[in-house]
Amino acid sequence: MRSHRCGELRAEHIGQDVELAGWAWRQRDHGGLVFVDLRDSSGLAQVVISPEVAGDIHNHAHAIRNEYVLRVKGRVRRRPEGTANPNLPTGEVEIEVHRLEILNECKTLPFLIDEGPEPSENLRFRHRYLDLRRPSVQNHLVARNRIVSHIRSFLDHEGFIDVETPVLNRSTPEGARDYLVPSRVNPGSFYALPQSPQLFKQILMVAGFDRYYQIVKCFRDEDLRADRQPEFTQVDLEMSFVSEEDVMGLTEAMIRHVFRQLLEKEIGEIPRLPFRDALERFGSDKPDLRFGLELRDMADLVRNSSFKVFLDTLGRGGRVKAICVPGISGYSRKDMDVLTEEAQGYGAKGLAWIRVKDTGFESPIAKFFPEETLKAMAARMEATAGDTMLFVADQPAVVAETLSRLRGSLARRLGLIPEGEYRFAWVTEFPLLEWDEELGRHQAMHHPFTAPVDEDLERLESGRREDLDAVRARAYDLVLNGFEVGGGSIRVHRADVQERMLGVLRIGPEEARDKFGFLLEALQYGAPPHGGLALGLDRLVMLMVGASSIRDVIAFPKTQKAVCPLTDAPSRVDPKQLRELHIRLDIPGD
RNA sequence: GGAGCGGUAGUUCAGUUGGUUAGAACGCCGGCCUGUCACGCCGGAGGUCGCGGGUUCGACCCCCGUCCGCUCCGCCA
Repeated sequence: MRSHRCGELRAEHIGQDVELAGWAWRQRDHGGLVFVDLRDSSGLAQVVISPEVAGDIHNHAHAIRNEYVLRVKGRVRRRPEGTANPNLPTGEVEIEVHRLEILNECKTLPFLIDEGPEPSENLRFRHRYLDLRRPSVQNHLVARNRIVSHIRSFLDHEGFIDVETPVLNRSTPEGARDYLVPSRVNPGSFYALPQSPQLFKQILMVAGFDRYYQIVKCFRDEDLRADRQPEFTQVDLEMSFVSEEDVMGLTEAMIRHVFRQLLEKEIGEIPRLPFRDALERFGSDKPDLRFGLELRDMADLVRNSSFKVFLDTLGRGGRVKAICVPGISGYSRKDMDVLTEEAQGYGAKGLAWIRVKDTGFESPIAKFFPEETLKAMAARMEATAGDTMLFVADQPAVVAETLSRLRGSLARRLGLIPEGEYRFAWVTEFPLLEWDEELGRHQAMHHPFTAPVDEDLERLESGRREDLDAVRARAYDLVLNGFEVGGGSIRVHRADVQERMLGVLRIGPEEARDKFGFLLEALQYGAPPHGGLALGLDRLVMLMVGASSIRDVIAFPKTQKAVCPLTDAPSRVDPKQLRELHIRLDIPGD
């Protein structure tokens, strides 16, 4: 149908007869001359239809509308002196049309396929086939493909084997809510879609595959966010006879490879940040390291004051921490009130502040502190004239949450975040377990198959709550610009430790045997030490292309209500289908 | 489940203390135009102001409810 692609035509093609096909991106109809920018996936080419060359074609040319599908035959020629378009790769040439064929017409568009202001996401996704015609959107998927292909070639080269695992699985306890699929041939029984291929990849290690990977869809029936939707893609990998260092080292090499290939960026050594430090310094286990504004503990200095709010908080086991924000000492009292409201929105009871000026300190609470304490505070925060120190006093979790979010929102507002920068970190030494107030027991922070640090094994045995709280996991998260883009661990490879772990989670021997007896059994047949990691591909791609939502890098995304606007999934089904599955609906108010 | 913001022409948005006929830009339709490239010029059509109820002489505007979208909390081993 075509001899060339629109975007590839250059001066070297001048004089050649070519055939092109594509969409009418824009028409400039002068009554006499008609210009059409013809677009295909490679780019744009200007075709010119003039009455002298072909009178009858010229009449048809007036009928061309936006997004008509055209095929043209003609000769490439240099554009006349002074009419070249330096903004187009094909701008030196144009095609003098000898034959024009309208392959298909196009209804009036629901929105402009342009790079101007975007229509609502809902409309874009309902007509995703039009939205995806925009080069900028298409480029996201092109980039995604490149990233995947670099990851594959890297892992293939490293000796990893891609093995497919089942999509119809057993439902397992713990973790996110499962998507369930009823089994017709087993009435009353359900499959669960995988939250990740976790158990299968461990089984593959027992089977001796040594190095496994898969780029695979995972499903979690939880509420959506800008960086979360119910089906998402993981780069899942697992290795045998490895330590944390091996998995992190390999992942780093892979990340380095992908960034070099796609963005021509060098990712240096990725720093390690123990969980505890991350929480202390940034108030978050996925800190954005592109800017400072670190949290500092002020408890010892605050004790030397008469400020009751702080003292009481410390007395109740709370904490007093602060961040130092540069250049906002000019904020008015009203501005500070707005900031305080923001902090309260994050859970804090209030926000205390001290302005640092050439002339001294300004603050409603300054009077409670001796001058040398104020100076010591400023020194600890490395605050200089023009800065403002923001204090939060509360229970530890509230202090961390509030200051972490304040830190992020102020950095964004003040333009402290450098564009185009990628700051990775490994967050390590996570707690193995987390106390769940509601359930009255511990939960696995990562998942129940994560190995404890060897030295902490005794504490796991003890079973006392404080001991269990202190057990560290051999787990690691990969964090990029404030997003968790990956996580993994060294797994339990001994059946006795695994059983102990399940015991701590109050999963009795019977339930354990029922829910994942197959894994416990497999671990008894010479399971090698092993570990691995999963990368969130959608998030990684989102960050690499500079998108602000994973929906921008997913071809057919779902809305916040987990609906696909294109197909209107999910939908009601025919009662016959339900009868076959022995399912009766019981919907309140239906 | 909760909080915030939004829903007005095909699209992106504006809309006066509640007051006659709800506007702009782009798009669309018609006409003119032989060097444009966001072509230009002239003319035109196009509105259930998300939906339902209430207050009022009168509602895009105020109140209540509801639906949808986005962001966040909860949730996300």
